[in-house]
This record gives sequence, C-alpha cells and structure tokens, in this order.
Amino acid sequence: MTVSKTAEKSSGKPADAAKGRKDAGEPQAEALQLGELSEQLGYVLKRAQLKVFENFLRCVASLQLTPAQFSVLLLVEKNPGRNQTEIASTLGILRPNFVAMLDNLESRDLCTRIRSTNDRRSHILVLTDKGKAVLARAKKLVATKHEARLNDLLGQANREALLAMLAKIANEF
Amino acid sequence: MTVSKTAEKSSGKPADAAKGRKDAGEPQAEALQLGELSEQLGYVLKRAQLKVFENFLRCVASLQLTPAQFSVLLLVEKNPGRNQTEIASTLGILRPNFVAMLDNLESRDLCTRIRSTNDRRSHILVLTDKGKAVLARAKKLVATKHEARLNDLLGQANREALLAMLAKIANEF
DNA sequence: CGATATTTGGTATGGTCCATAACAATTATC
DNA sequence: GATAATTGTTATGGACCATACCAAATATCG
Repeated sequence: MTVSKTAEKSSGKPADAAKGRKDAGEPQAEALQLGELSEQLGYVLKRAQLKVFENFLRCVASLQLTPAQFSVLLLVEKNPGRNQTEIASTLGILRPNFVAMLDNLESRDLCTRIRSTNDRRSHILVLTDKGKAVLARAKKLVATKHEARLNDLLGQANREALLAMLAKIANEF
Repeated sequence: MTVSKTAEKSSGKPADAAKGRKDAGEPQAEALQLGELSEQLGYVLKRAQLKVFENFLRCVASLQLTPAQFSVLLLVEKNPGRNQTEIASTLGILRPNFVAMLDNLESRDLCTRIRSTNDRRSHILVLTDKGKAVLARAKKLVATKHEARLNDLLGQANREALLAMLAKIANEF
C-alpha cells in the first residue's frame, strides 16, 4: 500500500493525479485505474486511518493534542497511580520512546511523574488539574466534532459494527 | 492513540502490561483499564492497521515486498505507460520520496523507467517480466493467505461491509 | 547476609517514513 | 523567444519506531 499524509499538492483525495478534473475540453490524461488496489484491506485501512488522524488533529487543534498524547492522558486518567512502563506498554509504546513524550506532557503541566515510595525506581503517573481540565475539553471536542462525524457518515449502527470489526482485527488477526 | 509496531517485549496484544497473566496466585498488578480508549475510532483503526500490515509482510515475506511496493506494482500493472508523477500522486506518495522506492524496484528488476519520447522529461513506468511474475505470485499469496483470513475472521458479508465503510471514510471523512 | 539477576527510567543511536526547498532539463505559454 | 510550468532528482529535517546500553533500585537465591 502506501498512502502518505499530505497527498501531493492537489486536493484531498490522492486518487486524482490529473489537475482540476471537471468535464472541460482539455487533452487531459484520463484518471488512473485503482483496480485491485481498492479491494486491498491494508490500502483502504491505511487511507482511512490517515484521514481519521488528520481529522482528529483538526478537531483538537486548539488544545495542541496528538492522537498519541490524547491516548496517554485518557489512560492515565483511567488508571492513576501506574508507572511509565505500564502505561507505555499498554499503549504499545516502547519505554525509550515514552520518555520524550512524557517530558512534553509534563513540561506543559498536563501530567506529573511522581517517585513511587514502594519502588523508588518507578515513576507514578498522575494527571495535573490542568491535565484533567484539558482532557475533559478534548473529550468533548472529540465526541462532538470527531466521533459524531462518523455517525453522520455511517450511522450509529454501522459505526458500532465498524469499531467491533476493527477491534476484532486488532486482537485476533 | 499511539500503537507502535512491536509491542514491548511481551506477547502480541499490547494491552497486557503485566507478565504471564493466567490465574496463578502471584501478587500480580492487575491489568489496566482501556476505558474510553477502546471506543476511539483512531485508536482501534491504527491498531488494526498495524496488525494488517504486519500480517501482510509475513504473507509475502518470501517475495520481499512491502505493502507500499505491492501497491506500486499493482498500479503500474493496471496503468502501464504512466509516468512517476502520476503513479506516485495516485498512491499519495510525494515525488521526492518515490525516487528511492523506484530505485529499489528497478534494482531488483521488477519495473523499469523508460524515457518518454513525447515528453523527454518524464519517465514511463513499466513492469518487467520478472515484475509481472513476482506480482502474480504476490497476488496469489495475498489472496489466499492474507485476505482470505479476513473472511475466516469476519465472514464474506462483513468483510465487504468493512471495506465499504473504510473506503467511505477514506473518501468522505 | 551478600552475590547475582531483574526491573525501571533514561540516553544514545540508527532506520524508516514523510515533508519541504531547491535545481537542471525539458516543455508549455504568451 | 522570453518566461512560466512540469518532471525527476537531491538534499535535508522532522516524526516515529526500534535496539543496545547504562545506573539506580529492587528481587532472588545460595
């Protein structure tokens, strides 16, 4: 597959190599045939994922949160008192790569590392008040602007079916 | 969201920070709560995408093809005589990044750049005989090992519904 | 107890992918 | 025929991912 983030200079959908295709009378090199590509799970999946992330970023742009950061805040809120290793591995983040991420969140006063008294090796992660507030606002934005759009596009039932299938793939494929 | 490729050193599913969870009698720090994370479209989507790519790579490992390379070969076969810009932009690949990719495929004698006689700036892309043969084998592997697995997992009808929804997201989100 | 192994957070580093700027050669435009 | 646009390309930087390694703290076991 392939699918990068900012499709050429052209419009949104990358599948139009040609310019301002309308129905004008230009010599216009006709559009390419996607062919079997549109049946490839990985291709469509990646395309969809990029679009969703892109939309997510726009929706929470005012809070300056990436999908990854949002997931960290969500998980820390739901599981306060856990250490870096636990949070990171649950999200599939490798511990070394989690350090800079936490440095960022901590520098913005969204979460805090606390030396555990039981095990003085580990850092307990906790959301700051600001972190909780930002997360609350992020949730609202995501719910009303981002996830709601799926319902408009697919309908409630289909949206749930989609999530269920994706979860199944993520867990059993 | 987040989701890296090789979840920690632990097993497959990243959602088990703890070790060999069974039902033994260890002090074992209980598993984390995913919470609202499992309802986040982007999170589940990314997770699924990583799993699918991972499986794709395994299925065509004998041919040494990445999803991106596979998509290029597919598109060139379906649209012979197109130049680099057209193929790249259709796939959402930026032209500068497409150069090294083609260098690779060409060095393996899977496709060829041909100077166009009409426009001597552009390179026409064509699959070599070896390229066609490799692609044919890849298709077979993908169909029988990769895509077939989706049917086993979701069933034919659901698989088609999933692809349709993903395509809709990719195009209209 | 004390030697050894393991775990935790962290640093350093390299790879891959993605994005932008710039350039020469060629072609289009006026 | 001068200027603009296009094509393939190089160079470069950023983001993300993965591995090896380290010191401090803890666990394990003789």
